[in-house]
Amino acid sequence: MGLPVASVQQALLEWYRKNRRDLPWRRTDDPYRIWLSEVMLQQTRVDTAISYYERFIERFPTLHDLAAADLDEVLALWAGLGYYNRARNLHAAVREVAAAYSGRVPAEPEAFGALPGVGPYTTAAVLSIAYGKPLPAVDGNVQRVLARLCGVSEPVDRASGRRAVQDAAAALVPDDAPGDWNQALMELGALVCRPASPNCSACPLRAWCRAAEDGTADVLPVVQGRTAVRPVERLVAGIVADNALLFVQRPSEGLLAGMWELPALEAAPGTWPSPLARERALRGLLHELGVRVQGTLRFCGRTEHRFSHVEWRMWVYRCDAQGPPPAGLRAVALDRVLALPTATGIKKTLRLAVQQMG
DNA sequence: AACACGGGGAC
DNA sequence: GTCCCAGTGTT
Repeated sequence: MGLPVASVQQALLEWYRKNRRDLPWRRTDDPYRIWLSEVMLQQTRVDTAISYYERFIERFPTLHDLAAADLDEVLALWAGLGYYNRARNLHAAVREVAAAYSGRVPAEPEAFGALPGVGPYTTAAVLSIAYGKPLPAVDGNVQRVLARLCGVSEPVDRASGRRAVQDAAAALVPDDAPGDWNQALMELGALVCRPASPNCSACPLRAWCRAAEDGTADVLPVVQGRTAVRPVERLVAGIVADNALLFVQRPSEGLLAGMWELPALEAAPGTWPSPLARERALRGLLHELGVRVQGTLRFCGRTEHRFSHVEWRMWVYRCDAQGPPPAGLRAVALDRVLALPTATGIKKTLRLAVQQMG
C-alpha cells in the first residue's frame, strides 16, 4: 500500500479524540446498546437515529427487555425509521442471544456474525467497539475515505474496487484501539471527507492522501450506479364507517411487510387517465372488499412518497360506508388515526384522508 | 451480480 | 430533481 501506517493511525486517532461528537451510544460500553446503535445506523444518518435510539433504550434498557418484548411494540418504536426488517432481525437475534448465550452478546465474529441482520460491517463495528477486536469496519464513509486516501479508481460497488478498499481497511486497523479507529474513519467521512465538497484543508490525513495530491477528491469514489426508481400510481380509499377509518393489512412479505394501511389500488402510470376512470376503479375495489358505500366518492388530494426503488404517486379519496367492517378490515377511530405508529408513506395518506374530514 | 428494502437531509 | 447515508438478505 505504501502508507506509513503508524503515522496515519496516530494522526487520525489524535484528530478523532479532539473532534468526536458526543453521541448517546458513545457513552456506553454495553455491547447490546452498541449493537442497537449500529443496526439503527445502517443506511441511516446519525442525526436521524439519535431520537429513535433514545426512545428505544428508554423502553428497552437491556437486551433482556428487548428479548421479552412483543414484535409489535418493537416495530411501533421503529415506525418512521425505515428498513423494518432491521427491527425484526434484531428482535429475533436478541432472543437468540438470550436463549443460546444466556444474554451475553458473543464476542466471536463467527457466532455474532451468524445472527440475523448482522453482516460483515456490523460484526466488525460492534466487536471492535464493544470488545476491542481488531476487525476493519467498512461502511459507506470508510469506503469513500479509503478510496480517496489510496486513490482507488475502480468502482467501489464492484468486486475489484470493494476488495481494494477492504484490503486497505484491513492493513490499517490497529490492534490497540480498533473501536476508536473504526469510528474515527467514519467520523472523518461524516465531518471532513464528505461525499460532496470535502474539506481537505481540515483533514488530518491530507499529507498522505492520494486524491488530495491528484486533485481527484471530487470524483472519488467512483460508483457504477443504482437501479432506477419505478413509478407506481396508487388510488387510496379512506373509508369512513361509524366515525372510524377502515384499514387492511399488507402482505407478509415485501415492501412494508405486514403493516396496516388504507385500502389501495396499484398500477403503472397512465392506467387511470381520468377522474372517472379512477372513481370507477375505486368502486370496483370497494365492491371487492365488501364495503357498502353510501353516497359519493370525494377526492381529498394527491401526495407522493419515494422509497429506494419505487415511487408512490397517490390519489386519496374518501367515502362513507355503513355496516360493520367486512372480514379482514380493521376500524380505527378517526381521532386516533394520526397517532398510529406507521411508515411515513402510509402516514401521508392518513393525513390527507383525516384532514378532509374536519 | 443485481435487486429489494425506508426515509430524509444536503445540494 | 440527485445523491447517499455507521448495510443486509435474497435470488
